[in-house]
Amino acid sequence: MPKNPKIRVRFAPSPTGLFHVGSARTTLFNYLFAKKNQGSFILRIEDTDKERSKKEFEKDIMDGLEWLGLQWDELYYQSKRTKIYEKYLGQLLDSGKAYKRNIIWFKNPNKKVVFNDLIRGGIETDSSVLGDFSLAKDLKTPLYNFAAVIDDHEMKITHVIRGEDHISNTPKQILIYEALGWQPPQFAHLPLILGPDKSKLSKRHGAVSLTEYQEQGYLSEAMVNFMALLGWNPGDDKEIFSLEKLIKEFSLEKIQKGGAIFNIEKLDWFNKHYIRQKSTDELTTLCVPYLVESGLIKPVFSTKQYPPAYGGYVLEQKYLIAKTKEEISGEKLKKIISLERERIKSLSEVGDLTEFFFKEPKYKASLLKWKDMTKKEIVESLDLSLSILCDVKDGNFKIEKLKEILMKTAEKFGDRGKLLWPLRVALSGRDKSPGPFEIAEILGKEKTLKRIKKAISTTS
RNA sequence: GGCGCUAUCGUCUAAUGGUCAGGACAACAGAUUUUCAAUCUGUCAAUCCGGGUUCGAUUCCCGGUAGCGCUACCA
Repeated sequence: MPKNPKIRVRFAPSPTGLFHVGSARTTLFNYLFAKKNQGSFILRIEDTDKERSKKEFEKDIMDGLEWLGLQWDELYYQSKRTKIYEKYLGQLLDSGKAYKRNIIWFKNPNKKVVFNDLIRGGIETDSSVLGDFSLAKDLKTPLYNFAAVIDDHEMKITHVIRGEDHISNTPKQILIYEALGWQPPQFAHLPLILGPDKSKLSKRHGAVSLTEYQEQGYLSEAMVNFMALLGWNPGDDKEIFSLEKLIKEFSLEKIQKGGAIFNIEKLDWFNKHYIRQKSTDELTTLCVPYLVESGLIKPVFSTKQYPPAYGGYVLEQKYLIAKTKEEISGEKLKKIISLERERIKSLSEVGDLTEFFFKEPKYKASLLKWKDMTKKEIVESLDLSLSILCDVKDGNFKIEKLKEILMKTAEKFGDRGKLLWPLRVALSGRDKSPGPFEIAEILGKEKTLKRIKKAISTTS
């Protein structure tokens, strides 16, 4: 054994389901540990269960890793390594350390097995309580505990970092290492991610696959940051960590022993934080698919012809407002997104939040009422807004200008809400929204006036 | 049941043989705002229980208790 063997860790999922956030966090910790120590991070697909393993799940796992930014250095499939397992199975059988009785069993030497867990310290088990255990269904069909040992050894894995639910497999695996005359790797068992009832996070608690969180509009940065702090901390009060910073600060010693409840509110907080960090361009690009999905806008493709010297044809993409079929410019989309940026918890909310920019809102007439205004006062207020805005030239329909002139009038009411609330509701149809000036600019003069008139007619 | 692991605010956690047991999220209140959001200020809130060791334990030891995990010809 070299004195300082290069650190090698692995993430070994079985592709029998969507990529679970618990697995994702295990992967993250493996990756961080590897990168922190200039080691290798190996992805090993444990697809020995032919019935349950599916290519689609394998793809889901790989897509998830890519999304999180956890690039693997080497990739293996257990299904392609049967010859290797067969060889060692033969060896164990020949030496009498395994035997067949329908399937291949490991002959338990019944002894005390002790190992030093890097997170928990010494763990001792009396292996006689385990009995003989299964290694393989036959020479060509290895089972988990056996295949994992062979691969970890063959792949020169130095540290096995996995979930706490594997603690009870460890003594079995150590016995196999010993039977083969091999040195076991170091083990580190991570605390589990728990649901609100403190049991292992599972489907009955809600979304558990990484893909679901991605679809709901959680940012990869938020997910990474959140998962890292679930069971690990840097030892000080810092909470915001990019993947790079995590690599720098990570250490196994700072990992918690007890399980951690998956706290969606904290995730939301991280997500809000990272959403606010995004440039308007990036955020708009991220949000557009959600607007399309909500049926608010529609992408259209057209080919534009250029002289051959300029490349001939170019595919152009534009967006139409679904309801009116008007084209909406990228600039306008960006304005809408940046207006809602502070309000978005996850990207999937963007459709609901911005709906009124793309179609006339429906709302109860009573919503137009500010405090104890009478119908007459509401109509007067809206009439006033209407006449002020009528006089604004198209070119002046900008936030600053609108704010300047409307505020002047609003002040005269003493209570600004008497002018601004009915106006804002007329434009947005909502009790909560950005301000009327911002909305008016994006809507433009024509639509703004139309909505005010409609509000007046529904009130009177 | 057996074996194993774990135990600090509601949640994620910090700390140490001596601290007013710290921070963050959430909650609540106030300021600000036409509303919401954001922002700022503040409030509430924890060492599972019982023994020991010690001048002193949340921390070390023992015993309970509770929770969780595993207990497959799944991984």
